[in-house]
Amino acid sequence: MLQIYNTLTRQKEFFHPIHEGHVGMYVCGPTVYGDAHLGHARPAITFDLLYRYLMHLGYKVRYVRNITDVGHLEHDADEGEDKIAKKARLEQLEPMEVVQYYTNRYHHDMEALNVLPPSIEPHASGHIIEQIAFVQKILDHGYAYVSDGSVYMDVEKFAKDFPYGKLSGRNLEDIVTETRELDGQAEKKHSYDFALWKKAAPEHIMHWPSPWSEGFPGWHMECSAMGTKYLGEEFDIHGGGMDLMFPHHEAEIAQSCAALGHDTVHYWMHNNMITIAGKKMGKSYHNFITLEQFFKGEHELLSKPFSPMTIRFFVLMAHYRSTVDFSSEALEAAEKGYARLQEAYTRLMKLQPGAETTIEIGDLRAKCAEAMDDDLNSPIVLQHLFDSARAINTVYDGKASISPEDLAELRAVWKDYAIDILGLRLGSENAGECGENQLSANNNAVKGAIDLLLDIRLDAKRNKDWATSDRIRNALTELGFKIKDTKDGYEWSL
RNA sequence: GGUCGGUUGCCCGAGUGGUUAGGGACCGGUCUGCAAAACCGGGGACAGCGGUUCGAAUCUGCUACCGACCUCCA
Repeated sequence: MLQIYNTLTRQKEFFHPIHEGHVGMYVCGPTVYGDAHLGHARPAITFDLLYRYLMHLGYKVRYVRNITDVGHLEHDADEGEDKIAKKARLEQLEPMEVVQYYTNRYHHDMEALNVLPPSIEPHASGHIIEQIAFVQKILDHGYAYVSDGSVYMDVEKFAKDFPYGKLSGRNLEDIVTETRELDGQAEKKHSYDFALWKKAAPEHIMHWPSPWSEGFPGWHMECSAMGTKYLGEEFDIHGGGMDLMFPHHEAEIAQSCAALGHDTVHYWMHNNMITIAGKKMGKSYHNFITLEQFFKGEHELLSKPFSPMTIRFFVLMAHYRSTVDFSSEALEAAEKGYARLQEAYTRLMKLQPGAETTIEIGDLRAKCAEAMDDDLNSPIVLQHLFDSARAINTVYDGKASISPEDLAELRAVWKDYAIDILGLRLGSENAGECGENQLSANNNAVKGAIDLLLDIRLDAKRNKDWATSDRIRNALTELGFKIKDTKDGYEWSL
């Protein structure tokens, strides 16, 4: 029985969907004004894991992950200019050109990380009408006010009728004393009121007509409008990074509740941050490393390139609610660990069954399920897979045997948990690295040539011609091949 | 300053009040022409000081240090 940690209650809860057999989940996606960095990979992979596991459990899941392409004001630069607009102006492009460019690149990175596309990926810019309607509802219910063409949430009024701050554990008094001075404060009744609709300044290039002004929706409106549009007034899961808890998700709760009169989300889930030297990796800290830089090894902190699967494995090595500290050293360790798993899988596929099972294999499936049920404990699933890898290697070495039934089950569990749920590309057809069975068809010539060389080496070895044998191995090793001798043959990978 | 969270062995990173987490690195052994891989074995840990308990890394109090949020942020 799946348990997930609900930020609202600060404890693990059994997951009960609203509609039997169906799950609706909404996850805050990227603001497409820059390349995705390691921090973006965290929620993408975390909620991909959840999505995959829910489907494995037999749920029909509607997974909505938005693309933020309007809103999100810059607080410092010139009177709240839109990030997308700013980028567009700097790069002399149409705003939607910027959006399309970075959206494409985001998709490309996500595919590399084997993150499944969501069921619906709505753009904020494509839902202006829904957002205006949502703002109107809040106005109609009296929880917002118009001021100089902008619409603000009347937080004080809302807080009298509904609990405000329950997600982030704040109360209004705290917020009063904490809120700093920002632009546009003069138009607001209180500093903690937030914009639902903002009148566009003349230099602002992205704006739409509305009953109140030519402008654009407030920072948090898109998630309320699009979430409820596609998942209903109440839905199961809302996810995102911990840094969005306040004010973004808190504001979203208030907006939705003000418009609809009741809460929307049953389970709030938040992934923790990726840190670098103990500090959060983020745009504001100027310490982020883009995913492309990881894949290409183009960053001073990276000792070498790291494959997308290494990144995915690295993220899954830690529980999603813990911070993960990035270091090149940690990634190299992850890379080796992943290679070990990959090797074990390749061997599992080659294994020949014996008459009976003479090795302890335990109930791998049950253990993995138990770990996943416990708030998506991927590190424990990996632990069990590593234990299983040891058993596989023992059989592969001929030191134990496994029955046909146990072998079939073991293969099925690896398929289910390693490949389908953890989303690791272990199979030969799509592995991140090339092995002897993993080169594509048009590389058959290369494969043949390597095999030929190694056949020659095998002959040399049989003739105890160690000079030739070592020369071939050393030369191939130099070129990046890994050569492993087996009992009466060889294995190689690139 | 407020709110919340963290502090585990050389590194990364799980964890239940009493039983080996796991991975990487390292050391020793087996196998091998030598390597590599694999397998076996090994050392080492729970920030500090109190409290509860038969027993605490795990519960509780305090201290120290670190971080997140409080402003756009995954």
